[in-house]
Amino acid sequence: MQFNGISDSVIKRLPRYYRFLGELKNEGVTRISSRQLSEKMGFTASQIRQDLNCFGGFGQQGYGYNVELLREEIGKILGLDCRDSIILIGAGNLGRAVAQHISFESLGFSLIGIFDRKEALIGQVVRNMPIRNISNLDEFCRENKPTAAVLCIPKEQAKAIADQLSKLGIKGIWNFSHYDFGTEYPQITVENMHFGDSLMTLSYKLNSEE
Amino acid sequence: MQFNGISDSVIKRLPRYYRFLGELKNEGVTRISSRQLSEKMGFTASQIRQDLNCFGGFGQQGYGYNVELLREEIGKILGLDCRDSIILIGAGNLGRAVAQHISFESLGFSLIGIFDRKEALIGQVVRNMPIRNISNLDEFCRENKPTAAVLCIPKEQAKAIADQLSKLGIKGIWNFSHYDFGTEYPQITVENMHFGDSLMTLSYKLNSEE
DNA sequence: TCTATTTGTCAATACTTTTTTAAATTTTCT
DNA sequence: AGAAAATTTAAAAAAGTATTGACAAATAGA
Repeated sequence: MQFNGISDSVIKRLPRYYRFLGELKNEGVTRISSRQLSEKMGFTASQIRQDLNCFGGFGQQGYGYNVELLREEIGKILGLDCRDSIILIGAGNLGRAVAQHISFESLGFSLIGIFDRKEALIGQVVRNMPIRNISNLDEFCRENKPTAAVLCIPKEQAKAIADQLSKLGIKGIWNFSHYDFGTEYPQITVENMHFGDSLMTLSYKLNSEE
Repeated sequence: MQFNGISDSVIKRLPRYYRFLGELKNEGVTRISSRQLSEKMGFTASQIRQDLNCFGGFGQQGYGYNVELLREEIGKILGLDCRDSIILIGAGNLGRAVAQHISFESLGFSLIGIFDRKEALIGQVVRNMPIRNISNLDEFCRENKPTAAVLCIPKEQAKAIADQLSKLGIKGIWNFSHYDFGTEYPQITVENMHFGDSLMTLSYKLNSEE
């Protein structure tokens, strides 16, 4: 699969580079060669150089890469310097944990609204924000034009909400629901967080060893 | 990457097959051909047949696949009929949400213990279980021999806990921490749930379109 | 029995990663 | 300062994987 001429495999590795470079920076490392990085990360040096060169030449011959500079560049590539506004739908256990746990601001987003349909939750404050009634979603979106939405709702409700979000011009969905998006919304980018799939994968590997 | 002769990409698709077949079963569908399934799932029919044939011939020529039977077979392949015992470490927002939200029992596991080091949390009941003091981890594990552990702790603590778990014979880690496991524990299978990486990927795709 | 369907399987194609080169540039050593 | 060592960029080739296509053989259903 490709996105914008860059293969999906490369894109999936970028956040990892970003994290490692962050750690190196914290450790006070200022420069690193692709070989040193490869030893740390378990990729080949060649792959690292090739990955980075998809986006430009950030290194210097004979020197290597400047840790801080490279980190910033990858941050820019990932769009972390933007602040796409995002809303969260579904303020159950998982939704609230996501709201409180994720540092949206350092990941390129700004969380601007939380919605649920349960009366008991509406008005509760999470992350300095009141949980809003889902019935106000249309109005809120027309006013605030969020770019993306986090979906923490049961799969039965996902289709209806996704239809609504699509009409409201949402561009991206971070999908924690068990709903499987097909190609129904070609203008929406969906990034799945399927807990179940991940745990099943672990189950497979634990039970099929040797 | 391969595991047991089966490529990682195939393994990652199995849970998705399992989910789709579950839905079909609920809808009362009893048989399905690879082509019909391919239209539903957005894979090619050829890929579906090839994936399944890694594990055996579950279909019948001229008929297709029996939905319920195939689902059961994939369940067995994924080890969902086992009940590997698992413990959860870190009962903060995220840890508690995972404990409450995940249906471990239908995913091949049985959650048998929750641990934290914060005094304020110890003793609180989550999912009919008291949160235990992390200082009792060794004793608990020697008695109950859990197969796997969910890690919901800050990355600063991850290394120490992983060392401890490794010595206690843990075989699998479901890693929600930001810690990056390398090859330090060859006998432990790590399955990562890196929220940040996923959200950065979404950010990239939203900001690099057209 | 005959035809349409559909799997299982192998071959072909596409994609990804690694290796190899060569040239350019910087750092380090003498 | 000059030579030797490191290290990147860039491009191409090779090796390794994954996906798709094609078709014989099997089966269902009329």
